[in-house]
Amino acid sequence: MADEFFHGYALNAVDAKNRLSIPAEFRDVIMARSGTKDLYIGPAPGIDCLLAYDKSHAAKLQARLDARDLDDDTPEGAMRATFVFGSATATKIDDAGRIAMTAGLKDLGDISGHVWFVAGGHWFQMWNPYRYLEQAGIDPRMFRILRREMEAKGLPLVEPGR
Amino acid sequence: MADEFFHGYALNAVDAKNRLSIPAEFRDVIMARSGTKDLYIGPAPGIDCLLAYDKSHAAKLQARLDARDLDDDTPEGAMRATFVFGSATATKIDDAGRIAMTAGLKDLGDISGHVWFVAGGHWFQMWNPYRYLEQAGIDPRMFRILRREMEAKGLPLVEPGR
DNA sequence: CTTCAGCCCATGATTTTCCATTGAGGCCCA
DNA sequence: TGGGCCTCAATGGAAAATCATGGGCTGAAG
Repeated sequence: MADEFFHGYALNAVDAKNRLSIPAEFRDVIMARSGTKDLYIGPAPGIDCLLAYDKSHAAKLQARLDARDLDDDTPEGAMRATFVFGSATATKIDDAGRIAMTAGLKDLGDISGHVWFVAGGHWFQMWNPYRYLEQAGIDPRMFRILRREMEAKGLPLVEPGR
Repeated sequence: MADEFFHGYALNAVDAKNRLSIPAEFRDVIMARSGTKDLYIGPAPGIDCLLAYDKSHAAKLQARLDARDLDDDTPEGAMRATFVFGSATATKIDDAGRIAMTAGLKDLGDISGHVWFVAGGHWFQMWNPYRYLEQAGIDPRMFRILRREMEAKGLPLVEPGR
């Protein structure tokens, strides 16, 4: 049976046409959780990476906003709604298991070349691998895993041109 | 991607005949939510932009006002009703996906040239991009994205003649 | 007349779709 | 236990579809 939570990690490449394969394991979870191939991607509040979630999680976010009802009417409520929905991009996973990385998404996640996927249960993160390696407070074992993946794909361990 | 929530953003141009393309993604959501091509556009309470919503959300706004009128028929309530409905314009998306930006709408939203669309779940905002850049409290990452979009369309980053 | 909204068609650029290739890993069987 | 299939995920490339936008034509309204 398909899993209800995102688990694990992966390192995939963005191609010349800005397409990116979502890890097969994650795709299965997305289908199991939401019944759709829709994937929403936005900034992760306070963290230097992208946050990705399926439709069921998106609905939960909207429900949370709706619970405060009339809040839409106030500038603060509207601001909160546009932060959640305006900065997130709706994407659809195609038949080959890929999404289109728009210029805005690449910019938002400081992404170019490769994406490091890290699961977080109800959602997962998408990192520029070099940003991830600079991050403090992550279990060193994860760094080691990522480094091994990078080597396997021929990625330099030190970011070029920085 | 027939989604029930508005997601994302876009920067489109108003042409010489005052026509404006509604982003295709938003058009799909409008159809999915309301089954019509009707779009209602009015002032956003307390924010320097236009608020746009489909028929299903318009009905919800009306219901909300109705509920208020029953127990609270204050001058402020009436003011609010005329503000929300009196100054809102009903538009219809044409076969090319465009609406007509009347002089009244352009005036209300301080719009000329280009429109910055920002989604908010049940509705979306339409901004003069320069007004958006002046706005406080917005995630700086959104500013960066807008600036990139403006550059991509050859818009000067500083408003001409101001 | 002349201005403007509503249509229809044109077009260049981008995006999506479809099909092909590659390569890693699992599995079976000798 | 090792070698040869088989499957499937990730990736590459070309073709087809879509999008935003421009322009012309035609009535209706002023």
